[in-house]
Amino acid sequence: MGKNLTKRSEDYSKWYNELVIKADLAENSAVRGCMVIKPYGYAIWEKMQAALDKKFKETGHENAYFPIFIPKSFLSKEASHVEGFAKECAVVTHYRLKNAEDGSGIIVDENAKLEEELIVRPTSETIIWDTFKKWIQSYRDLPLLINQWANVVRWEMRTRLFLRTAEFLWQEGHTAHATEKEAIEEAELILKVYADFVENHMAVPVIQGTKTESERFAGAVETYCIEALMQDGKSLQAGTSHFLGQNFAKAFDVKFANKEGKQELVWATSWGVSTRLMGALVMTHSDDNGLVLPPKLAPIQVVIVPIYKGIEQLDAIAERVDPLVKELRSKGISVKFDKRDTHKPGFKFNEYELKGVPVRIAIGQRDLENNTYELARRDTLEKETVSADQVTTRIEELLISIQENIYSRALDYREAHITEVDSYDEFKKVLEEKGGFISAHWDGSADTEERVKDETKATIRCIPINVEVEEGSCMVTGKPSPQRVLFAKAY
RNA sequence: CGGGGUGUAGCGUAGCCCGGUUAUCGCGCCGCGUUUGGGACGCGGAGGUCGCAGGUUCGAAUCCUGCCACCCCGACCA
Repeated sequence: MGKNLTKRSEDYSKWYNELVIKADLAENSAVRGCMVIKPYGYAIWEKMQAALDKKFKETGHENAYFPIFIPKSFLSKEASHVEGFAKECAVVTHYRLKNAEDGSGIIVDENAKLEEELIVRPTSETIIWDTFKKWIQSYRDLPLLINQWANVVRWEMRTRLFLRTAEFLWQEGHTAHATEKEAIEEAELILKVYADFVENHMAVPVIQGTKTESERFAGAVETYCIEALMQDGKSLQAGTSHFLGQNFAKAFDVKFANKEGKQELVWATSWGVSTRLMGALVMTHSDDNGLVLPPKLAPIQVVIVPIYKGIEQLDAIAERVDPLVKELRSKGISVKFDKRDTHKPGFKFNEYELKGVPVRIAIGQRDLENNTYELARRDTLEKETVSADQVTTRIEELLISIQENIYSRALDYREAHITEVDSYDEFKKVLEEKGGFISAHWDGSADTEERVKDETKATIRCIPINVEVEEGSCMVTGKPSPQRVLFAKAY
């Protein structure tokens, strides 16, 4: 492992190697930037899914599944939506292959050309709204609160593991409401759900806010977002929740009969988080020894490494450890007892540190004699020796403590990297020398935003909500500004 | 698509400028033995279209031409 990984974003991939690898599809130059998620990485995603899914259901949402293929014509129904996505879609033109007559291999069967081309979904708004039209007739059918777990494909010009892969896994929620107020409340509710999940499960602090018009989702009236600060001072959009107004209802002609029997257009939201969150997890907590996983999402929460000479000693250790494993598991703690005799303890210590396992138990002759265990916590790398009768309690404490500690560590880092500036010169200086979020006044115009982006590469990450607002004047133009906004360089 | 860079074993690389036995080294892998409280050691072994094609030459990983792929920077990006 190289040193100072935390300061060098280009080396993040070394952490990722425990979780994913880049898909080797080089034969086809077009299919780049796909990733293979390894079992250990996928286990984290499954835990994230489970926690989010529970929250969605608790807030009245239901899961459904819609097709991966979308007729091209669907996509052109919402003008601004297609404007935002059309350029990055994979298109299916044929449905069959055949053997080439000259024996050169498999080729596309020209006779199998599709009447209408299909788009591999970059997001599912269009096909879902086409369906919603059939499901919604009366105010009694509302609200319609649907979520889908799926994969989507976006043919990005440049990809990056986790943060911008060509294919990624996500959940996308799509809801329809009778009133504008209710739809806005839904979008805001989901933002809270996301913030709660990211902060309490992932231990990643986020800033909640709204996007400026230029950063808004294609087709949205308002985009709410959570932004997280990575260790290299760049901001990552961790999740978005959109209030779509009646744009999709209009485009897909989705109306309902209200209590007076009159036809009205429905109000909509959509929202999603993706495997990009795993990137946020890695880039927020990891250190030079490898991953640091929050206990709530770690596939292995406790690993037991035996230190022994000969099979007799291993047997004696196993006899001690087996009841402990059972006890921990009965408390819902995931434990791995690594009995492999092909690797030495030192190798295993490093291996599990690389994997970010929160708590490590080491047990050898010394501990057998003293009736103790050696515990090591991944976040601080501190070791302690505890007696056997206290070990379970201590492990439970450690898991809670690690979860809290890595959150507060990340929060401290972020708070130390939010800088208020009042002049454009100061802004450029802080951006260059310190990075992180810069809180500054902005006149609200897209021109000013664009100018700052062109000159500094920093964008407005969000207009924070739930904060005290302070009036001032734009750092660039001096025009009045209703509140400070957060700028940063972003992924 | 513009600018820069790189392709040598599963991974990471030396060699290329200045052509010359059997292509270097480390990790990993296989076998045997000794080891095991922080990435073990010894001995033995397997593994290569030097990105692809063509050319120059007695001789090419090395020089020339063309092509391909990948990486970085831009353009693009809920």
